Amino acid sequence: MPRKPRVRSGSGVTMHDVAKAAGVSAITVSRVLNQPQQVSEALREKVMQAVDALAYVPSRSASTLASARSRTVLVLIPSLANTVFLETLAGIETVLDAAGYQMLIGNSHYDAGQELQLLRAYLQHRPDGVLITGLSHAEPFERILCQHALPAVYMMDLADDGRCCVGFSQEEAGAAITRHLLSRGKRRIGFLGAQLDERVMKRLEGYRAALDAAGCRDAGLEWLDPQPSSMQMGADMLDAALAQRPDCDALFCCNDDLAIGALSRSQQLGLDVPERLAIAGFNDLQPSAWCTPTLTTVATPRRDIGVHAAQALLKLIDGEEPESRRADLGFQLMLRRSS
Amino acid sequence: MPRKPRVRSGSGVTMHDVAKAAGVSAITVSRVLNQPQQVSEALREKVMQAVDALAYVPSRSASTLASARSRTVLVLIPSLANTVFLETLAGIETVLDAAGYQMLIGNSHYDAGQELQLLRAYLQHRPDGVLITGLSHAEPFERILCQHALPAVYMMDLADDGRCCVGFSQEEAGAAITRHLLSRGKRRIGFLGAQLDERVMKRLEGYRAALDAAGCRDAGLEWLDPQPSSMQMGADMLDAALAQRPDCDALFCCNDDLAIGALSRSQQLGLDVPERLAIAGFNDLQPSAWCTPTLTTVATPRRDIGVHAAQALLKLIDGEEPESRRADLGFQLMLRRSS
DNA sequence: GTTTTTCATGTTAGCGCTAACATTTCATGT
DNA sequence: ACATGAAATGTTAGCGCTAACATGAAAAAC
Repeated sequence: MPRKPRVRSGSGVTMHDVAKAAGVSAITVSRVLNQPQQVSEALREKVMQAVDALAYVPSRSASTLASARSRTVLVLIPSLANTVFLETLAGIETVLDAAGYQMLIGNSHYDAGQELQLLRAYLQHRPDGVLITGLSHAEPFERILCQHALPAVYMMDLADDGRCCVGFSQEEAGAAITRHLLSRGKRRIGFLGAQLDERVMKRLEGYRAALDAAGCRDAGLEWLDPQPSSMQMGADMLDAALAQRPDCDALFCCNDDLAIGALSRSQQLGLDVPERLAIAGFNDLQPSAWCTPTLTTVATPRRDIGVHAAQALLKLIDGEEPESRRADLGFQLMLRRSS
Repeated sequence: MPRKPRVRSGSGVTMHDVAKAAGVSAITVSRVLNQPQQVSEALREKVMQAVDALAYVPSRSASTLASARSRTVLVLIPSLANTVFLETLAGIETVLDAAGYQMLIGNSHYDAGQELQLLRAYLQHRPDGVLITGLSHAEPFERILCQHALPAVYMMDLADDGRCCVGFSQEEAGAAITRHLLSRGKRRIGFLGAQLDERVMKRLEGYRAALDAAGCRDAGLEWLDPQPSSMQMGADMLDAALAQRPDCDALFCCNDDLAIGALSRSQQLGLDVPERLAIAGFNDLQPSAWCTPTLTTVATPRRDIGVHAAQALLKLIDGEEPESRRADLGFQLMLRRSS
């Protein structure tokens, strides 16, 4: 008794069906689809006709299994709710798309443990490379990358240990915007921080360094909350800050959400911005140019970071060296009414 | 001469290696990982130890190929830059994650042709099902789904043709917010529309229906632009609208970006909102509760749509019937200062 | 005209896993 | 004691594709 045939995936048309229809061998079909220049014009055409006629869709799983290349890249980001990472994704997408790669998006929710689990889970897909947000990760993270010989590019910040990275100095950016507030004559400059991820902490370091240099650092002017940031939280933090330190004359908020919340609240309170209180944000999101008063902030090249990081990763995957293993894309102060 | 061995993917540890280390057959390892209740406690433990010791990561490709199930779902959305779809994704993610499914995200950039290409490209991964934004698609789209016997759930809107869908009536929502403006005594209510996707056009239909019912529809009060919407565009469209029709006394903007831009511009112009001009948006994004004056808008249950749609899809994949093939999750008017 | 090289195509085997069937083990009923 | 069936484990084959090698035909070199 013959055994029951297995179910087939997809519409059931395989490369062999195409080959039979075109009167060639399977490998020829494979070559027409993957290295067309290796096949003569005549056969190429015949095969393509058969592909169209049968509506053949090749199976990525079979291809990955046979070739040990998945043409897939894993992208690890901390949040899908933050425009910053979405614009980075958009940049990555354009490059990968053009190269025939697909991206797997792993959202770690700002949690190093979850990030590690994501990496493990997505390794099942045998990605050819990984794009990673941030430099510091849970313990066995780097070791796993190493074991699997996975090319990796780190995004958003700059590493000093030889890891391939594309970004800008979060610390320098934090220092720069703080110096701007100093240049406006402010001396009791506060810091509002939420989420408290790696990048926020570095901006905080930059803020501290700038104030130390100016001799007016005051630890009592830092307000930090590990919760995710939101406009509501910015408003609440402003209330708390003014209650504790009514002498505060400027605020550097670790991102624009917080800053817009604080700005909005100070408008409600009738505070004179920027005279009584200057406010600066970080990232230059769309609403920052539109709120009243318009928000001073730091524009970050997140889309370009995505593009450059993806390009560098593709080079690494192909065994080449990227143009630079440490690409500093800089940042730009956007000086507006709120300061 | 023996032929050169092939390269291996990943770290090179296979299920057979684990099986040998644990002193069992490969299929037992497979069962420990996939149907653990079928294996005795003792063996299960021995196998798990071997898995950990060797840091074994199963290959999804091999599994997909052998079982004709990819445990993967394709999600088609029109944009990654729009919070609305991201929150939908977040809802989908929670459900799929819990069920051990992974999602492939396809971004069509609001282009039906690109959407079709995405579907074709992602079919290579043999997804077990598809979550689709919107009801109308390029020609062979539905046929392809059919050919591949792909379970599909449509999101954001309600179909009348038996397709499984989760959403709310865009048309009814557009009508409801328009009736609200009418109830505020407005009679020359304009419509600002951008992007002009399917959902915007249905909101427009609802707006027209409500005005027809009240006997004050005026085709000269509709301003439509196929470009992607932005705050800038909202501001520009407000200028154009007031220049053409200074008698306009209310505006329904097809989304909050446009509305905030228009609101901001009318503040700059010193217009009295809502007395001289009432403004309403759509979606209830975060800034809408924070701009001045706060924005009247329609809150949409996008996260829940994601959750429900994913749940329904999982049922369809398992060959069961979802609770409802047409889940109406409703919407909510958020009445604020701008009206 | 013969050898060498190049190019186009084919044959074979195997990537790592799981469905289907086969076998063994052991508890249960009679 | 033995049949009966359920539970646990194993054997075999094959999912659909491509790397490696093999072959044949045409072009280039001598």
